[in-house]
Amino acid sequence: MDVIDRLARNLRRLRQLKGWSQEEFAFRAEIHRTYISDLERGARNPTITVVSRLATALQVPIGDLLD
Amino acid sequence: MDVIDRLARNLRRLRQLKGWSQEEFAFRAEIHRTYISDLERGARNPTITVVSRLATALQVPIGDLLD
DNA sequence: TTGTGACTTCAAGTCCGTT
DNA sequence: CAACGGACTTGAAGTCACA
Repeated sequence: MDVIDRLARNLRRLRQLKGWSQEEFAFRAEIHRTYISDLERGARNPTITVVSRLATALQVPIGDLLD
Repeated sequence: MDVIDRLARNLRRLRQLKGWSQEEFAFRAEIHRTYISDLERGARNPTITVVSRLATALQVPIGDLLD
């Protein structure tokens, strides 16, 4: 499993753990809702600045999303 | 300090720890020589697939480069 | 509430070189 | 050996309408 799929699974898992919809997550991370959808399906290859915003919104270290 | 600067410092530190030139690092990570130079100077915002290749070459978890 | 195709803008990433 | 510039191609960022 590559890093894009690991990110996808971690995002969905951690978001649901918070009880957030994709829309609420998107708002908190300041990222478009449909982009979150793409990321959770492993359909994008984001830059580290995007991943950093996601990690901040989820309140986890970046490594928790990618390792 | 943002994630790009943290990556820059970690890359240079870990590469030098291995005793590699930028060119040798580039070869091992299958990334262009000039791009490594850019990354170590914090001048680029790489995708996670690139960071993954860098981490693999350095034999460290991705989190060690970004957290 | 989420998935998806389509789209534009701009940066990621490569390759040539010189300092 | 590393910094840096210019020119280039590819692909990410960001958004929308609609299923």
